[in-house]
Amino acid sequence: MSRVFRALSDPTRRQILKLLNEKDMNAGEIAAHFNMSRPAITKHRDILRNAELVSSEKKGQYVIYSINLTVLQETLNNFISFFGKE
Amino acid sequence: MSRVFRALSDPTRRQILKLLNEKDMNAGEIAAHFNMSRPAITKHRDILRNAELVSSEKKGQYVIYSINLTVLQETLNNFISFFGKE
DNA sequence: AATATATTTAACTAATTAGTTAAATATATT
DNA sequence: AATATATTTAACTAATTAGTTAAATATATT
Repeated sequence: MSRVFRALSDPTRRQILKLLNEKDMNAGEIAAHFNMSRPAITKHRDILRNAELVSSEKKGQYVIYSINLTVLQETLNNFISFFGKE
Repeated sequence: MSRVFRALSDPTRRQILKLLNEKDMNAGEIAAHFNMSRPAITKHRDILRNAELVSSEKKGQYVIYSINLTVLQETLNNFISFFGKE
């Protein structure tokens, strides 16, 4: 749970999730949306992958990333059920 | 939003919220639940207060802390509405 | 086989975090 | 007024983060 919230605490990472929520993308497509270097984006993606919020699949030269909405949903549900009907 | 998720990314801080969800507490009562030094707890509380997840009121010698469920709810709602009906 | 393209890894830096102990501040009690 | 109690602030340390550029790796194309 800490890792998920940690991953969500950065605007770049939330934006990556937003992009992947629209469609799967390869690393280059994701990076094209930001002003940061590719390695920086790689690291952000690693943090998201570590939190299991995204998954990746190698396709030839490319690596395609997808959002994992299930983990997001479960984490938020678990957290929220701490607090009454909140 | 970053500050809220950042605040939620630490188990000690989530535990503090859980405690405050049951009842308001002063600094000492909160600290008594942890193995950490009081100043460490003070800092965690500051991070929660900075994210506006808790508020404080001085009462004589004591400082009483309360959870701010509204901010929590609004942040999660805003975030979730990024993603379809998720 | 050589070269080009896509991506990640390595090495580094500056800033932030999460904890510690000791000192300071504010109120309450004697 | 002196002392005790509650809490925070200060100064410090070790670990982590968020970025950089340069090098390495893997696949595709000529």
